[in-house]
Amino acid sequence: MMDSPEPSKINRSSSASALNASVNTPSSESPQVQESPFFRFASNLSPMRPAKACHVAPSFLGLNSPPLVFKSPRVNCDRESRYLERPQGTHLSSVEMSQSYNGGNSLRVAPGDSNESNSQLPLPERFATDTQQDIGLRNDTNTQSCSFPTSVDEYLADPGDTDEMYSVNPDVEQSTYAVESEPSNLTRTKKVILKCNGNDDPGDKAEEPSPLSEESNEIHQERPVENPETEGDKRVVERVSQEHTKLESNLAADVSHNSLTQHAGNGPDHSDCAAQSMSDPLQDVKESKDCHEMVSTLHVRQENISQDGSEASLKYHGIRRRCLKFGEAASSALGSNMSNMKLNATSSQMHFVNPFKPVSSLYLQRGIPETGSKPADYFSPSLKEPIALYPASGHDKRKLSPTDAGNSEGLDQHTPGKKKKKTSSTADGNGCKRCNCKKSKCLKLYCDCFAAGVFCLDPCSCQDCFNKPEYGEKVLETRQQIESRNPLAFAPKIVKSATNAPSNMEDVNLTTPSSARHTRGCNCKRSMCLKKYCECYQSNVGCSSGCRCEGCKNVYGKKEDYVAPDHALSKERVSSNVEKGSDSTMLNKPEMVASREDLFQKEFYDQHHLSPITPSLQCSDQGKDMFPSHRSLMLTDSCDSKSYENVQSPAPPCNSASCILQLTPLSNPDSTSGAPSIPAKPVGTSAPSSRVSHGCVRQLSGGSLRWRSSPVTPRNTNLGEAQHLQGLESDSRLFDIVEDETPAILKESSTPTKTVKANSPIQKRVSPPRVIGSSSSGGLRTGRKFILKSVPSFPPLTPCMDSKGNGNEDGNVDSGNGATK
DNA sequence: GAGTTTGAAACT
DNA sequence: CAGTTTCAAACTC
Repeated sequence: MMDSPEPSKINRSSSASALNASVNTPSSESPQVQESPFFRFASNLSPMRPAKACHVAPSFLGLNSPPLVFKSPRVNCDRESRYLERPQGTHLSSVEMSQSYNGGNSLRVAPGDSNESNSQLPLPERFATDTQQDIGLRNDTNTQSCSFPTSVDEYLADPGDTDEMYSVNPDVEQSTYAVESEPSNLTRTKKVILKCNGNDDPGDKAEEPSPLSEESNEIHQERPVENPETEGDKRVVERVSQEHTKLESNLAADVSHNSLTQHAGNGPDHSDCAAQSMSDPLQDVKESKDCHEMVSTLHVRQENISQDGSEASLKYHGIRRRCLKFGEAASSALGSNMSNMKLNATSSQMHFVNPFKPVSSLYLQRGIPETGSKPADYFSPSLKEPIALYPASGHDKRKLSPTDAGNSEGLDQHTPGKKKKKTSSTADGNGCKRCNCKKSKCLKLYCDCFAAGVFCLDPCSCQDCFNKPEYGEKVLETRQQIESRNPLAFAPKIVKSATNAPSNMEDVNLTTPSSARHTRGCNCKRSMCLKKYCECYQSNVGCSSGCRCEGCKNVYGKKEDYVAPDHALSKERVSSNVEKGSDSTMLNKPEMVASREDLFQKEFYDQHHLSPITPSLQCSDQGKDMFPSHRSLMLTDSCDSKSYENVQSPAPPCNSASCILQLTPLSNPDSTSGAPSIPAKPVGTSAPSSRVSHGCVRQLSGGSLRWRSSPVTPRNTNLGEAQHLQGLESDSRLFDIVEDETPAILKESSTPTKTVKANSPIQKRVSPPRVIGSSSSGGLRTGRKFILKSVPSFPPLTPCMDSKGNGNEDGNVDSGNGATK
């Protein structure tokens, strides 16, 4: 039927019909409405029947878009994003196939549809018919499931939606098929709408099938026209296409038909369908079943529904999706500016990740279902802030390591080794990392998950794992213990240093910022820093003076070649730093007196700090909050404001996350350095000076600055700043973390800085971690001291992806932390 | 996939 | 702080 009709006409009709539908709403179908002059007029305008048009309309996302806004933008967004993300090729083909069946409809579908096709994919899988299409689709299914919901809201809100989506699809199909029964279409759309709106009513579930069946019926009907033989395959295809269309259509339809939704009545739909489709009931039934199954399996919707639409299930799904997305995002992000890009592209994701969300959410993101308070408890609520989406923990080293991140994508490339194998093992395709702990119970830093501040998930192969929500208390306790030993234990290990990039760096196409350095440095004896055994190498950063490696041949920068950034900035400082002995370079030494430059810088940073920010910080309260994710160091400003540095964790993928982190104000570099400095040794752990030093080093990476700035204030330019900025710019890495030279600030602070100082800047201890705000502030305030609070590490938000993060490589910026040892 | 190597983390 | 042990990833075969 559809063949002949010019697409254009159809479109028109569709649009027109849509309008009608919206206007008429439920009643539109009613005879009265039809009779209305307007209706007639509209009908006359296009040869197409309104009903059809309606259906068609959905197919066109663009057209529908407006309505979508009203309806459930989320869905659209998600899907769209999804579409974008996913490989569509196969699907498209399938879709097209289906379309072809449909006739002229195919034309419409095509472009935008690819997306749809993707969404649909799952269904086909479920159907699991043997058709090739199915196969092709399957590949995507995983991704889909993961990608699905972009936002938590969606999950929550739409648990049913997904189903609806499917259910809706029928409408779409109809649209394609639509020619015949208008009413049916409307009803269907109504159903869809209902579902969407309706939340999860169990009843809906029951209903859902019907729509599908109906759709299927319709499809069948049409199919018959073509080839009975191929019908099976076609069905699959159609379903897919339908789903795609449905999704789109749903949105549009929903909007337009919301009124109709009331009608929701299943009966009508079925009746309509029946009427419309002459197809055999049997087929319908089967299809409906299939549809249901598919939905349930893929989307879990059913589960949700079954559970009364419990959010949990949804969330869970959402999580999965997130992981995938993150991975995707990460991958995508890797290259470029991720932050922005991703944000935009994956806005949906961003939603999920909302930095401000409680930690629990973070976990969720990671894929962990919220267990409730535990996770939240575990990670202090304060986290809200920007925890990095990334996995920040420096520990991630391996996982997080850029390479890994890379796994997620391109980054790996950088790593010569490549070895993705592992990465693959460690990270699922999505980029989510997973551990394989056997004896540590995932409560030690050996465990990447734990180190990253995230709970272990299914993908993990760990044994006797206690890093689960159920054991939240234990996890926290353990974390605290570890932090007590080393406040920076969960801090990012890689920090960007503004200055020097190793000469080598250039040679290597590194994604990582040249300036980035491992806060503690490596201790390689045999790997020559050319294998992932080396944390520096793994993070795609050059070795620095802080490293104790032997025979360093790190392609990203040899230890020997390393020039401490600080030095560059101010040598005075360096001298001061020297104190520590550790070569660590300046960074560490908070103590040092700050040179004027430093001071300037400090101010500069301060300004940054001023920027709003940081939500996260607060967390610290106890000092030990665990916020795994990013290990940013918190510094408290005398003033109150806490600033922290962020360290980004490598988590790359989540650029967004990184962004978030940065949002937090940095404490001034100083602070950062301060952090280390802060750490007054007392607390202190003994961190090797050298290591510390690295951390301390400031590095202001431009990147970090940026981040900061972004969130907040623009700021100033001080001389020092300028310098820093330059450095930063050079780096231009999103990830970069700024480091500061704490010293300056600390120094500045007339007061106490010293008190604050820590030995190794990096490391540890902020002395009193604690109270960050308050306490520190008090004493500190006077001077602007920055104390490192505890450096809570933030959980990587992004759970998964991050880890590897590509971004990381770049991203690895950690703020200084480092300090663990 | 099993076994080895490696270096960080943890422990003494 | 140094040395040793433990651990899990990285790597090799």
